[in-house]
Amino acid sequence: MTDAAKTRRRLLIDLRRAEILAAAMKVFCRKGYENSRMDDVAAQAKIAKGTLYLYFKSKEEIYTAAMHEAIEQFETLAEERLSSIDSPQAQFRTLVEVRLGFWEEQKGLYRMLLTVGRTKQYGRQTQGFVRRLALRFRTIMQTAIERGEIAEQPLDPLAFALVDMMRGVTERRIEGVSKTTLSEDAEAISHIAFAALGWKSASRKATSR
Amino acid sequence: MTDAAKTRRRLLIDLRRAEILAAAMKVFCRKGYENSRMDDVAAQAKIAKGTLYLYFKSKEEIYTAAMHEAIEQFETLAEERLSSIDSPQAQFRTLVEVRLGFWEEQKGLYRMLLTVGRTKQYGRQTQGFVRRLALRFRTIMQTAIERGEIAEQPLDPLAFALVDMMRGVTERRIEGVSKTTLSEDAEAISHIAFAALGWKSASRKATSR
Amino acid sequence: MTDAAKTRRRLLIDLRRAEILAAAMKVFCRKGYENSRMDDVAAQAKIAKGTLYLYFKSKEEIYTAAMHEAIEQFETLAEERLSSIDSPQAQFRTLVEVRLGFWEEQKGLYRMLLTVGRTKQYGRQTQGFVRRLALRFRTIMQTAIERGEIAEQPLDPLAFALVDMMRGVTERRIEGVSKTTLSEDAEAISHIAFAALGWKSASRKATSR
Amino acid sequence: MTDAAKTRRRLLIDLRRAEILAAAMKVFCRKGYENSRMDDVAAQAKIAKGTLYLYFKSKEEIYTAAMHEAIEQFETLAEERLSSIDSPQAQFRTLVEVRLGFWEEQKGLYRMLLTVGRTKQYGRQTQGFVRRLALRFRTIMQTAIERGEIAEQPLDPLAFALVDMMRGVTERRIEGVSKTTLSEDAEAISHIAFAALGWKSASRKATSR
DNA sequence: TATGAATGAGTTTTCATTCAT
DNA sequence: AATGAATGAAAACTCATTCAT
Repeated sequence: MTDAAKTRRRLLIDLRRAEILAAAMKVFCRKGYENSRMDDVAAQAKIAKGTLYLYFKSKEEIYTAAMHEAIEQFETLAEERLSSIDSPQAQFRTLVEVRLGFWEEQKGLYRMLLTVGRTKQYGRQTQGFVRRLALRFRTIMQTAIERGEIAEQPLDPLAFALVDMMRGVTERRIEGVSKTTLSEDAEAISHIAFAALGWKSASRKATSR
Repeated sequence: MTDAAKTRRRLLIDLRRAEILAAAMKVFCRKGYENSRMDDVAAQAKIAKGTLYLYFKSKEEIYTAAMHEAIEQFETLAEERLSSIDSPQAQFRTLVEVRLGFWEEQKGLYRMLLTVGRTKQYGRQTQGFVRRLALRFRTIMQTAIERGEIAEQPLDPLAFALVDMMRGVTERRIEGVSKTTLSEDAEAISHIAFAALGWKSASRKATSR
Repeated sequence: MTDAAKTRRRLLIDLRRAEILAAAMKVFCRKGYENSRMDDVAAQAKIAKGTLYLYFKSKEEIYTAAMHEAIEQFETLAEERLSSIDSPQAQFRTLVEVRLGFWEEQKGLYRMLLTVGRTKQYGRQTQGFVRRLALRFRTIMQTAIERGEIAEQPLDPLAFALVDMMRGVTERRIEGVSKTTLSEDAEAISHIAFAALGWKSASRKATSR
Repeated sequence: MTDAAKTRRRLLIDLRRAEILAAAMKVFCRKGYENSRMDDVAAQAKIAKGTLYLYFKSKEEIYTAAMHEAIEQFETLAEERLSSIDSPQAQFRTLVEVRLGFWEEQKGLYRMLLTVGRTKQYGRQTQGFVRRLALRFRTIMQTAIERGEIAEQPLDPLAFALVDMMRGVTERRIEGVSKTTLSEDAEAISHIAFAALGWKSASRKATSR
């Protein structure tokens, strides 16, 4: 086989995998992981059940890959959005919003994550995601310290607390319990964080003048 | 049957139920609800599988009962601890500590809750628990407002944020990720909340002098 | 133990057995054999489940004994009724009526018999019952032949046919399908038999004049 | 998929269903419905247990399908045989023979029918079968009345009695109790019916000369 | 003798995975 | 490569029977 052919094949395989993943996510989101059947996934992907196994070793692998994909999407999106922003505080606010907004759109996926995400086997993946997000917040806050916008202080507890608060908000939004807008939620979380950091809010400054 | 005999029987039944519940919780915690077999539970309780069904109608009922039991225990404990405290701030801190401490001791149970707690069917139970805890915090903060310790302000977002933060901390402690002491974690959470509320911490005042 | 004591005990045991049998029959009739639980039987008999096993070896034995009892009751009743009748034709008619009437009152029992009665294990009992009843009819017809009321002819086919017809009628009555009176049914069956035998019906003779 | 392929698949499915049905009937007949295990059926059909469920939703559905199949077969066969006969009396005799002969070949199936056929759920199916057969006899007799071969008279009791007699004969043949030939049994039943109807038997007329 | 709590073999059904075509 | 029919391990729950008290 020529190199070109190899490449072509590789692309086709990736394409198929992506299609399957998309289908699987739809199904998992609608029914939850445990209640999704491989038949459902195959039907959604419009291929035969057996074909699934040509592209993924197992149901679990599909789940893992789907999560991986989603997380990567999120992280790419976040970096994109942050890259054009200079002010740490704006970055902070943006990251909160991106985080809330992303799962808002992927409600189903998030619900799935809740269902399965905490079994030992899947834990690492989720944990890693949480950790990276917390670190991202820490980096932003660190910058603020370096720029003298806020005082030197322990950042980790708050970084994790942020992730926790966002998760809570997301869940309540998904459950349909929340009556607030997404933006209000983002504001509330940021407000708490800024207060804890002693970070004078630019917007507040703006309005106070 | 005499009344005494009836009472005795009732006690024996309760005892058995408690034993089974304890065994079930051990197993559920070790393996997660979905991955626990009724055989496992029976083996752990050192009784025959069929006996389980003399005391509980189904696997699900065991889970529900276990959760109910744990939540009730927690809420009783919390009220007990709070009842002897007058200062809202101290109550606040205590509630945080009780909450963190309780699940620290019930790690396994909590892990189980994480595994199943978010399926539709079980959602209400957990949701109710979260809501009640948030309300309890709000009540405390409300008192502080009434006493003029803090300014009038929206309390709900923070109340829920608190529950979220505590959940996050608990999970990280359970995962073994956390390197901080429970008291430090409680302090950190309280600190964030107090800052957000503009509530001058009594202990800080003390140290600042 | 004295002989008197032994006798007394024996009587007590028989009494208990009868009580249990009565209870079992009630339950079996209501729910069918397969769907009756030993718990139900015990509850109906107002004794503990374990006690059942002091008087009967198994559920099956209870069933067998119950059937035996019912059959014996029927056969005793039939002989009683026939004994005071001289005319073969009247005996014939009476036997048909007793047969239809008996199961009419024991509908439930009969329904039970239908449910289980034809499994290999229980077959003999039922078969014996059917056979004895057929023979009884044959005996009556034989007498009629001897008395010259009807011609010599093969009797067995009709004897069995009679039992079959009565069974069918009984079943239709039990199913609630039948709209005729029991007496009409008895008459219809007898009519068929008499016609087949060339037996001039006394009642018909009476009416024809 | 092409139409041809669809047809082929449909045929294969029907074939499989028929195979399974045949296997199930063998097993059910040997052991009775309640005492047959799905494992047994699968083993008999030489397929895996799970495969059964690709073709039938449940054990019950297999039973129902088997009965339906058998009844339909019988009714088709009966109509075929009757269609070429003109004389009501010959039709009558033929129907008796077909009925006896059919279950003679399907002994096992019949035994199964006896075992389960009278439970509430299955009752209708069997009842319908009995009723239709009785009606068929009535139709034949009605024709004879119209042709003036027999007098006007109530036909229903005899129609049902016929079905009952045939059932009894069938059962005795199945039990191995009967020592007569099938033809003799058919003759005996017909004789009883003809006598009851006052229907001069053509064959008798022939022999009487 | 009477009890009723305990037992555990037995049953249907599901569904991820395999494999012949 | 694609298919989808076949597989069979696994799991919750039942209930006749036993047995310690």
